Amino acid sequence: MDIKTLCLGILSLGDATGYEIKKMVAEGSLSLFSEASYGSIYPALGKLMEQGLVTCRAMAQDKRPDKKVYSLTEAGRGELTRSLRKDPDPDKNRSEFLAAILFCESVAPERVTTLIQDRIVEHEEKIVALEGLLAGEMTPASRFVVEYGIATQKAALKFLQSHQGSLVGAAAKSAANELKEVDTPAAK
Amino acid sequence: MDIKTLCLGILSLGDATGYEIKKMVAEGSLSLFSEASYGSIYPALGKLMEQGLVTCRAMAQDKRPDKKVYSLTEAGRGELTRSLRKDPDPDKNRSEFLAAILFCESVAPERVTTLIQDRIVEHEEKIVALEGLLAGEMTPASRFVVEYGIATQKAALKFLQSHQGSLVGAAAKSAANELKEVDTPAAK
DNA sequence: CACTATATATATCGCATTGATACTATTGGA
DNA sequence: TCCAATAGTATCAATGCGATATATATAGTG
Repeated sequence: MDIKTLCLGILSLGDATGYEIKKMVAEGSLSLFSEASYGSIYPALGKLMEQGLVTCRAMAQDKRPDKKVYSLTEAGRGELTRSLRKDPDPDKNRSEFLAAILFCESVAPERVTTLIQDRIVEHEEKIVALEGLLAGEMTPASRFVVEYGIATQKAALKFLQSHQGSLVGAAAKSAANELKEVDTPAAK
Repeated sequence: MDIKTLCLGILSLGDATGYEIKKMVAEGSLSLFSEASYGSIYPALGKLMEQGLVTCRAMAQDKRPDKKVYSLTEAGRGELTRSLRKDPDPDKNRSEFLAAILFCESVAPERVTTLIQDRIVEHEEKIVALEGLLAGEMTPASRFVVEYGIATQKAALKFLQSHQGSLVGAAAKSAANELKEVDTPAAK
């Protein structure tokens, strides 16, 4: 899904400024599955204006620069519906944490331990934050997405808690083997 | 993590060609947390050569274009270790499925049903594929990553199985409300 | 048998997107 | 008092994606 379609979707939930769109993808339920920078949002809104898929009204503000509030047009709603009719592409997940784990032969064994422990804390904090979201007012769809996020976060947390020992043990063993090889190079 | 660092990491697991690197990020355990196109891999390998972080030997092949097998240098290993010393950035997840769910007011209610049911099948297939990976030979780190993937996939699957009804019910209700409003516009 | 798809392999190009930064102004906390 | 955070719009270099080109071999299918 390109940023233009993402903006159409967000505006289908209510009018918003570029700044607010950025906030929504950085926090809230949208952050669970999307991301966008100012460098893509503002040009996207510009193009959507040209295509007549959104309208914009400038709101003068006291001691602040003008706000540009964007709204979805009927044509925009139609375009969004058309986009969502296509089968969704598979998810794309990027994780520097998992990369560090997979490449752990190139890091110190004790580093792996802290890596996993830090990650456990992050998961715990993320779960608390998501559960906090549930306390506020939400649409059924938004609740569904947040609860989905909580479910996967909890699964990851549980996995790390129950498997952290196994990997650290293996890493230590691997390090021991390497030392052995250095000690007796002929053994290889 | 940029593509250059990703290439260093992959080469730390063993020598590879650009084509093989692409295959690894498209399938296998690496596909769980990374992605890269030819348009980024080949330029990355070129830059790493210039920086002396990898070496390359051309292997002539029978009736095939030459293979360029890349290897990590000691400087490359050092650079990788240095990169992994930094705290990993938080995960980035993109999901057109979750987007479609959140924007479901713009799609037909029965579409939501098929969307979720298709997704359930995808999760089931993904789990089988990952469990198939576990049958082969694996490093402890690779096993850890794949089992992590299985755990989160199963959690997502379970969530969808137990919550699919709730959202469809809400969508139908929402559609009913809209119809009511159309029938009696003054009611709003 | 012809035809199409898939696999092996390198490489480039246009376009979308990121991440950083610039600019301005208010509010709140150390 | 000074710094950080919040509220806004906006641009730009560098990065990376997706599609495509080029070659050849093999395997499956009507």
